This record gives sequence, structure tokens and C-alpha cells, in this order.
Amino acid sequence: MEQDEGNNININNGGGGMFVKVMTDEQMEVLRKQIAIYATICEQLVDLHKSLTSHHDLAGVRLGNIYNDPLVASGGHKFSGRQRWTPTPVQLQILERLFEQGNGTPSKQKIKEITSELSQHGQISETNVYNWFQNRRARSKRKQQVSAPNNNNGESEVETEVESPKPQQNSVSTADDNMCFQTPNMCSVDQRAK
Amino acid sequence: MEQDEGNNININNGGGGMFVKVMTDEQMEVLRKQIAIYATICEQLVDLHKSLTSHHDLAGVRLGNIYNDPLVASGGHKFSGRQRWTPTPVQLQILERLFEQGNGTPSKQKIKEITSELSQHGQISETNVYNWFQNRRARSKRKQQVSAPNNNNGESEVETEVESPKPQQNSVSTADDNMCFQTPNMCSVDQRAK
DNA sequence: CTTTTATGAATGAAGG
DNA sequence: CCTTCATTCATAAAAG
Repeated sequence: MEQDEGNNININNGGGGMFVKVMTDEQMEVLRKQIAIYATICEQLVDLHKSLTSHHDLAGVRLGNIYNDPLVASGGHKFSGRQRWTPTPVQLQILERLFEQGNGTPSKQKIKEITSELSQHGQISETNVYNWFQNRRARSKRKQQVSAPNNNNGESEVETEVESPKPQQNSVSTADDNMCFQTPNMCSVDQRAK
Repeated sequence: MEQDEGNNININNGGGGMFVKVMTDEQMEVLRKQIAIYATICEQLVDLHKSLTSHHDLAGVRLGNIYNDPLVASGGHKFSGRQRWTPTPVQLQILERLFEQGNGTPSKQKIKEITSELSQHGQISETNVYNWFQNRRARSKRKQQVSAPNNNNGESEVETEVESPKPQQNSVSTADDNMCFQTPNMCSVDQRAK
């Protein structure tokens, strides 16, 4: 095993090799604090903007309305929007915070409050909030189930190296749950849908 | 237990053993999402600035892919094995066969069996199977809709999506949820700016 | 190498 | 709550 400068550890025991990302507790703490500061700045900026532009009624140009794509607009017809609600990043932060706060059971009254609170950051309805909590819980629950059943196959080499000439049959490492790296991409132009 | 036995990994190759703290895939995912969210907020703020200041020198500043796999890019290593599953030809064949067999409804139990069966032909998880059936069904259904000649007259046609009546005003944004890092109290911004 | 297509995965919403 | 559906996003694979 060797450790390079960039907190990557190469575990190489005989047959296969595997890279894992490592971090000390101290590094984690530093990171966490930095992110927290980042969050604070962002939120304050958003609020600042909101108060500064409150008289302009940003309702139409609301944050995150990136899907008001020029393509549709140039098309000359309808404001093809989308029907399904999508939480803004700020809303998500708040929701997640509430979720992990242990207020596991969103009561009817809570829903109202939360909705009211979140509406400061974008259009939202009580149903949206309700559904979000329902889905959030169900999803996290399912994830727990998935991450356990591995009794049979003792050990197999972990094919984490993408560059290996091996075809792309499977690229899953030790874990079985499937996570994918998806970045919120607000800039991408939707060119699919023929 | 998570996939890594509590993010401690015991590296024991031959000689001595050693424990290091590592981030689980899930933690990495969480971190990435969190950062992505803040990146999104910042970008929105930039856009807001643009519309507010209505300057002239714009449209060129595309922040584009700042968050295009920042984590993966780090260190230039391809450790981040999180790629999407791709069925092997054999697996695909079996899946197709099951799909045609009229077992239209893949129950939870069936999923397990199928997964177990397919795992002999390559890496796969229950989620993969589940998703596959979901997608398969949705896809074939849509195909039929398109090809289904319900065209009474050549009036309204095409346009996979329609401008359905807007049930409510929705702000639009794209982001994913999930984040576990608790924002500390230093983040005492009052969210209501009105 | 760039663009297009096919498809695995994520998720809001509805049904039971 | 839990399951299912529909829609969308991102990326591997294919085409140029």
C-alpha cells in the first residue's frame, strides 16, 4: 500500500488493486467548516438579493428558472414549462435540514409552516412538501436495505480502475448500491426529445 | 453496516495491518451533491446579477462545466468507479426473455430471484433489475403511443410533451437532494427577507 | 475527437 | 406508509 500526496491510497494486495479516497478526521472537520461558511455566504447573498429586488417582483425571473430556455422562447409559442415541481437548491437545503433534524414525522401543521417558509425561496405548495418528505423517507429506507446482502462471493478483485482495458461489463466496486454522479446541470440545453 | 464497515478500512497485506479513515461512496456522493448545490446557487446569483444590472457584456460568461466531475478530476485518478451499470449480452437476453414472458409485473420477490440468477453472468444488483424493468416498460409503452395510430385527423400531432394546463406556478431548477452535513449555527441567516 | 443516440438512474407525483 | 408511473437527466455506446 502506498499513499500519494492527494489522499489516495492504493491498496494493492497481490492480485487486484484498488483506490480509495481517504481523509483524516481533521480534514473532514476543515472541509465541513468550509462548506458551512460557503453555505452561509450563499444564503446571505440570496437573501440580500431578494430584499434588494423585492420591489421588482422577481416572481417571474425567479432564481433557478433556467428552463425558460431561449429555444422555446425563440420558437414563438407557448411558455412550455414543466408541470412538476423542482425544488430550488435553497429549498433543498432547508428540507434536508428539517429531515435530518429528526422531525421525522411532518405533521399537517408542520407542513404548512414549512411550505410557508419555503415559499420565500420559490414556488411551492403543501403537497410538494408532503410528497418530498414521503419520498425522502422511502428512498433512504430502501437504501439501507440494499447495502447488506453479500455473503456468497467471498472476494473478487475490485475493478475500480476505469482505464483498464477490460470492457465495461461492470464497474461496480465493493458496494452494491448504485449511486451515480449526477451534477445539477442548470446550463445544459435539453436537446433530446425528438 | 454500510458497505465499508463503518468507513474504517483495514489494510492488511502480508506484513502489518493499519487502519485509515476513508470516505464511503455514499459520503463522497453526499459531499459532491452538497458542493454542487452551492455551485448552483452561486451560478444563479450570477444570473441574477446579470438580469439586474442589465449590462452589456454578457452572454459570454458561461460557467459551463465548473462542476463537471470535479471530484473525479481531482488527482487525475480514476478511482471514482461510480459508473452506470451496463448489462452483459447474456444478462440482456435473459431480461428480455423474462419481459416477454408476460411476467409483466416484477414483484419484489421476483426481483431478488432474477438478480440472483443474473449475478452469475456478471455484476448486477436488484436496483439494476428493478430499473431495467421500469425503463423497459415505460419505453415500450411510449413506443406504442407514438406508433399507435390514433390520429383521427391530422391536427394536433407530434410534440411528445404538451402544454398541459399549469396546475400551479412552478419555479424551475435542477438539483439533486441529499446532504448530511449539518450546517452549523453560524449559519444564522434569517430566511425571510420581506 | 465531436455529435448523436440509447438507456440506466433519479425523482416528483399518484394510487392503494 | 408503500408501490407504481411518468418524465427528465446524464452518460455509455454508436455514429460521423
